[in-house]
Amino acid sequence: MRLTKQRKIILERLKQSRRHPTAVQIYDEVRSELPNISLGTVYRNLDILSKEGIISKIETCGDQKRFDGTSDPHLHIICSSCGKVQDAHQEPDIDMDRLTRGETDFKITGVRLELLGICPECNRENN
Amino acid sequence: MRLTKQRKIILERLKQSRRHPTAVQIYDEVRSELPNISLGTVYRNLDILSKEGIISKIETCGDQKRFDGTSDPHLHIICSSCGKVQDAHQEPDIDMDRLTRGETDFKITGVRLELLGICPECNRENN
DNA sequence: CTATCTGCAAAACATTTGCTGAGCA
DNA sequence: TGCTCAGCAAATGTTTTGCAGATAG
Repeated sequence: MRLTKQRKIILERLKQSRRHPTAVQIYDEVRSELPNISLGTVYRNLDILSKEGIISKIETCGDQKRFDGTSDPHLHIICSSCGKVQDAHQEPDIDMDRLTRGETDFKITGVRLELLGICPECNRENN
Repeated sequence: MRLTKQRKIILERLKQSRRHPTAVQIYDEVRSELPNISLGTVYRNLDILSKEGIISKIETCGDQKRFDGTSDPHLHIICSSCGKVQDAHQEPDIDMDRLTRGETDFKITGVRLELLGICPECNRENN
């Protein structure tokens, strides 16, 4: 994998970000430094970087995928109203043994767990 | 809410199905009975029925949304390889109290939990 | 040098929407 | 009969892809 200018800047920006941005948000960010970068390049690089395990695609159920500058798994909280994603403070603690007991046909490889909620901003707006 | 022919058949088919179909799969199913139904109608009805709480949109992270003929929450297993969705045997058992401790800014409303795995068919193919 | 990568544009795909005419209640 | 709904097609939004030229190693 080559370290191109584009790839380097995408990675830098994503690592700096705490907001778990979408591809388009990253694209907008990066364009301030590389005005001619194309959205296709951003998508391609996010895909490669996550396949390499350097970043991760967040398994969120919204319409747009979101990305995380780290690849270590941790719990996310998602705002049901605006889609914002935030890291949670607690570690999940799941009894996988109990949960997978009885699932004899599937080969279980993991769980997907995330908290749902309303973020402070949306909470304020709706009141 | 009116009970049109289209809505009735979509609901019937979905209730009979155990495969948690996508909108297009439902569309294909229903067309055997109503050849002129449009995909837009299927989407509109699935949306209305799930807003009414009669069915549910499954919160899966694939590209296509999937639907469930029941609205009571239960655990799903998802095949990471082909996207198939199946009901799990066990009930999740999460210590929400512990998990939400420290999340003071978000108003937590729920969790999203699903098992990931490889289904028997994909398991066979990849070996 | 050359295999990988970029920018661009078009394609692909899921989903939504505007409109007009049809049909449930 | 009136209001909701269906069918159709076009629009939307996200992501992928083909291609020809650029560039990292």
